[in-house]
Amino acid sequence: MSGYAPSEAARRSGFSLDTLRYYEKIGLLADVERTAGGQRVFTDDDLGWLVLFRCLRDTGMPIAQMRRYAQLARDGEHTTDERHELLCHHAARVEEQMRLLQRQYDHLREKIRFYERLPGTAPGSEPG
Amino acid sequence: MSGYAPSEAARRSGFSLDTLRYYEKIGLLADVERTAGGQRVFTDDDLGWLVLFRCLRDTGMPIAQMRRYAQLARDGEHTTDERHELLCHHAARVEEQMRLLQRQYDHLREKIRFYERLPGTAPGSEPG
DNA sequence: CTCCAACCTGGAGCGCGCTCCAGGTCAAGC
DNA sequence: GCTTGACCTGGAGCGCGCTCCAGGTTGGAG
Repeated sequence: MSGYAPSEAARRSGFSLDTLRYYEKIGLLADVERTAGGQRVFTDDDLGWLVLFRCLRDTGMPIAQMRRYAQLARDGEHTTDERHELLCHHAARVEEQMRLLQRQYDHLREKIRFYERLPGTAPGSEPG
Repeated sequence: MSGYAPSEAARRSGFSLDTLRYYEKIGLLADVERTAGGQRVFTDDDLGWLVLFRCLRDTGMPIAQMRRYAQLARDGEHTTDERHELLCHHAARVEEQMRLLQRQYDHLREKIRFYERLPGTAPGSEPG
């Protein structure tokens, strides 16, 4: 069940080995288990965190904020309000990000339509 | 009509003065006009390009690719096919980006709902 | 027991996209 | 004519998020 070698954790999470070590080094992942010889052993729990980190990273949360979130979670249950708030603020930023992306995507599509209406080559309109 | 001082161009485009200079230095903006004394004068045309650059930048196109596009446009009308293709490929990447963002946003929302269903504090499920 | 691939550490390096700086020039208003 | 703020240049520096490296250790297969 639990207990994955580094390479396996990398494969399952989609993060590189170096990134997993980096995340531990900066305190995103804490208390990763080790074998007697010092090699990492990742648990299902660690993988769960990695799934969350991927979600937050893909939505553009800076690492410093992920660190903060992870630290709050480690601090215990009395931080749930703050964690909730942190995620809500982030969600709002993501919504804004999505709106902007959609808007600019529409511009892009319009630009593309310009090329598709071309044959006959209209004048002017430099950023062709 | 045309003919904007650098600060005005910055204001209108939303790019910083340093960024405008940087864009010219790396060949995104080419042939920016100058006064006799060497100070830049931006045209409506330049501003048009800047709008496009903002669109491409906001949708995540790397600068190298914007450079390529701008160079093609300067090369003349026989490059319209290639420009069209470049934008289409980019649009496809943006669509993928939007799908990913939506998916991860949904995850995030689910996580937030977890906090909102909390009071009573369920056990387990570490990445709280 | 030996081998070798996978792993370890600390720290340097990188790619991107700016951003800042020093030291000097330009030009509009008084 | 003088002042002063906006502008110029080349080049260094930065913040982010990794990524790579050297040199050494571990541990499962044969």
